[in-house]
Amino acid sequence: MALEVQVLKLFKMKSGISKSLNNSVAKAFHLLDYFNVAKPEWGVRELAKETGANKSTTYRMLATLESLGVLRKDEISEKYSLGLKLFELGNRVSIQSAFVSQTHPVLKQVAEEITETVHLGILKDNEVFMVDKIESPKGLQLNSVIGTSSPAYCSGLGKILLAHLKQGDLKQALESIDLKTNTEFTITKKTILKKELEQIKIQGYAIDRQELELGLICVAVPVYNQKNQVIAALSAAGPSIRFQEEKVESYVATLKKGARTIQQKIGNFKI
Amino acid sequence: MALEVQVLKLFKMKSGISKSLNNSVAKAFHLLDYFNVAKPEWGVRELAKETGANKSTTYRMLATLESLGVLRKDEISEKYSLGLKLFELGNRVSIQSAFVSQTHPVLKQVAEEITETVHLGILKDNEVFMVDKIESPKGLQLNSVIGTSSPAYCSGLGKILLAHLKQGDLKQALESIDLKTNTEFTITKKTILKKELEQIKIQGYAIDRQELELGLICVAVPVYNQKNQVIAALSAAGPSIRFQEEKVESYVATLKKGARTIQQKIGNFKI
DNA sequence: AAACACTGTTTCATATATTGAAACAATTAA
DNA sequence: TTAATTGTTTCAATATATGAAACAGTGTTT
Repeated sequence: MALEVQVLKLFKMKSGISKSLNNSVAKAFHLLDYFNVAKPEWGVRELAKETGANKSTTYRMLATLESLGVLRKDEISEKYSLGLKLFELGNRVSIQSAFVSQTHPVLKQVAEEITETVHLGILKDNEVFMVDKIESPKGLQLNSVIGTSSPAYCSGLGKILLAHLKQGDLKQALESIDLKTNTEFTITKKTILKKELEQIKIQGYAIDRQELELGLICVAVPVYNQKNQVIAALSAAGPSIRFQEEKVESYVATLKKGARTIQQKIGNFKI
Repeated sequence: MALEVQVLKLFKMKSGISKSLNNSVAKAFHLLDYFNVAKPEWGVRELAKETGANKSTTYRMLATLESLGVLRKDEISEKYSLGLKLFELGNRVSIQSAFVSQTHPVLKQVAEEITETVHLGILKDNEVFMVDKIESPKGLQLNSVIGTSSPAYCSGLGKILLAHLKQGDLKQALESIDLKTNTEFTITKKTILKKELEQIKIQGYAIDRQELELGLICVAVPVYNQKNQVIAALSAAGPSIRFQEEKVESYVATLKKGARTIQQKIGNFKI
């Protein structure tokens, strides 16, 4: 029995995978992971060296993937890169459902710990698009609806997402935003909003204190992918009556833990 | 030797594949092809029945792909669908990362100006491969799907791309094409198609007048890179009821403006 | 011109992984 | 209860993947 095989079996045992998984398929996708932005092209021998696999094996795997259109081979350099088949398959993925299926259990966990309503949102056309929601177990329900958008400047989710935009994108977003007054606490001046966003980016979380709706407070943190790009935001929201200033720290900690769990699950996913 | 294996070997021989390809990997990607827009979710037994494979084999393949994140399993229905891993890999393909991410905003701009559905396509194996699409804001949706291929001889995109092939490549392409009748307007004679392609190359744009589908008209222009190689085509498509002959000029102008913007953005990129 | 260093590719005995019928487990419907 | 679904596991039979070595190119250096 080759060493590699022993290691694989050991890995399977340790990770609790008792199922008999298809080795070749796992190897194929493991190989595809080496084709990234940093190094999108590989030759047979260099890839074999990098992965530690035999060059015959690597050659046949690459040839197989090429014949399927999963990889393509540059005719001149004879190097391989990711092919149109993956583009095709990638376009078929329903990201909404694929993403939520990963994040939903995390939201549930966070909601149980915080015992308030938890939201997951992304920025879409400079508004907050609600991707998923777990209702507070305490009963008091919010009127937020999955699949709808709402203004970004007056919610915790929105502010943390705006705060992490690239400078140019933020400038563009601020220009297109109309700061309507929702409550006496709503931020209605762009200079003030700008300063608050800077502060939010530094402190790593955002609080909405009744800026959208009287009596509603929410705390939000960013969700990163494994490239450390902010791709979503996670928040806990509840009635201001229940809200205690000294709890903010613990809310943020729980939310950040959830955000990290999501980060581990989703890889390099980007909306 | 099982029958299935004999058939596979026969297939390999007939298609001129002498190389020893990895069976399991080929089967895995063959399986993934069953997850399409028409049927995005599959259970173990129904997929086994559809593919003609054994249900144990199918089960293990699906479980393997799920453990890799290539598929995801709905917890309630226990059915499988395409997962985030494929989305991630699809986004790493150079056509996505180096091309579509650049061209998408241009398509959006063109679609807003023309207020019809806009497509971006390339030539792949003598067919039109749909790279990107912006739906018409007018609502009437076309059944085109990103990541799929369709015949080149009966679409605006295809005709403009064929027209700009090198003579030798065009000759080869025309030989391999089968001019099937889709509508009463479809070009079915190669001599006529040849003449039309010459005309199209001279005038700089192509029109498909209900050649693929009754009631569907589209106008297409070539997209050049900075080496002045035609690398893609840009089109506007809509119902023939809305189509006015005198608008062609303005459509072509807007499309060409978009094509030039893309040219500036992408440098010497080649598909 | 010969030797070298670097590619990708093929061979073949052998070790390994995949296969499928059957049995099992767990739900749901009649 | 019976019947008809579903997903899952088992194990011997068998097809398949493996890797060292040889081969076949290409371009570079001696």
